[in-house]
Amino acid sequence: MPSQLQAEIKQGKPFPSPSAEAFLSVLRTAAMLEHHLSEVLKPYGVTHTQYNVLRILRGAGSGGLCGREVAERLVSRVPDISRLLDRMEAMHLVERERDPADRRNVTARISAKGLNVLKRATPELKVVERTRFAGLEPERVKLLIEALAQIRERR
Amino acid sequence: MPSQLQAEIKQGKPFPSPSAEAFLSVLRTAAMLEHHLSEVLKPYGVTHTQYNVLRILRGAGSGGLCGREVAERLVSRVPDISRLLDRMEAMHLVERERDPADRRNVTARISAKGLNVLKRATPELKVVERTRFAGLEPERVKLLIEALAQIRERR
DNA sequence: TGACATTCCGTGTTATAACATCTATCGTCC
DNA sequence: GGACGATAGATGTTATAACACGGAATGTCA
Repeated sequence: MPSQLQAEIKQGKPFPSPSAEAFLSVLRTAAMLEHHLSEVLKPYGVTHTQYNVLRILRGAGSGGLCGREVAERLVSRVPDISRLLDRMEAMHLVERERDPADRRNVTARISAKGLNVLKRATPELKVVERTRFAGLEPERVKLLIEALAQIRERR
Repeated sequence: MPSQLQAEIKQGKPFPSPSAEAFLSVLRTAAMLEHHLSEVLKPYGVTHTQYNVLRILRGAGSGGLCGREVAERLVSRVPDISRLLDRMEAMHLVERERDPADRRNVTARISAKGLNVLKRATPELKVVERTRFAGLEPERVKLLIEALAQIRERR
């Protein structure tokens, strides 16, 4: 029986190895989740990267974080954090201020508008999470998390 | 004990639910794998999307595929298949020809140069796959594939 | 056969990603 | 305190993604 993924991408031949299939499975699943996420966030006018930044800055509290620190905490590496924050500042989602103590740093903080976006979007995103993982037993979710962590460790 | 992912993205608070952690785990793992893939492909002058197209077209054989069919088979949805193939044609990785039977379709086929890229890059990519999944027992890989398939089914 | 919807591509436009390079600021060491 | 390297951002540039729209070819049905 051909695998589900094989059918999804209309691939004629079976995968040469379980690793090859697992590799593509991770990529395809992430692409679907990101797309789903983007759809949900669209009405709020933010991309999933921007949403991620908002969550990071909310977590940082009133102290805020400098650009480098935000970049470190992002799910996927973004080399161009300056302009990402530029855009978010132009949208009034964040506020920035040059750190008086170390003038190389620019501290970013989430704005009231940014907090509002998070507040409105979060319940809907929780539904997405719950829906996606509803079919999996808790033990399977735990195994999934562990397996993915192992994959990230290797290089 | 804080989870590994929590430490990776320097998140202060623990995840509110296993689903939330699993969700981000998939996204982060895929981002790392894609980045790794891009690094390996860079010397060959192709992006991972282009590499994906080459594999699809090789799988299609001499009959080739029209743009829509290529798009359907891609791991992640690409709305702009025309220009993706434009670029690959300009790089002489693929050849295109309007289908005489149905002149709406443009059939794309992999070129000798495209085949050559695949031939040279594939062994290195197999090493990446094997390395990443080497720490996982076969049974765990199987469970991972199944879990991801279940996540993709739900919406 | 002629209106009409549908399919598949191409194109215009904007936003973002990716990469390299440049500038300002700071720490260190003599 | 001045040279030096290191760090954080900013900026220029190119390539690509994302979205919307338009046009050609085809199928359908009266």
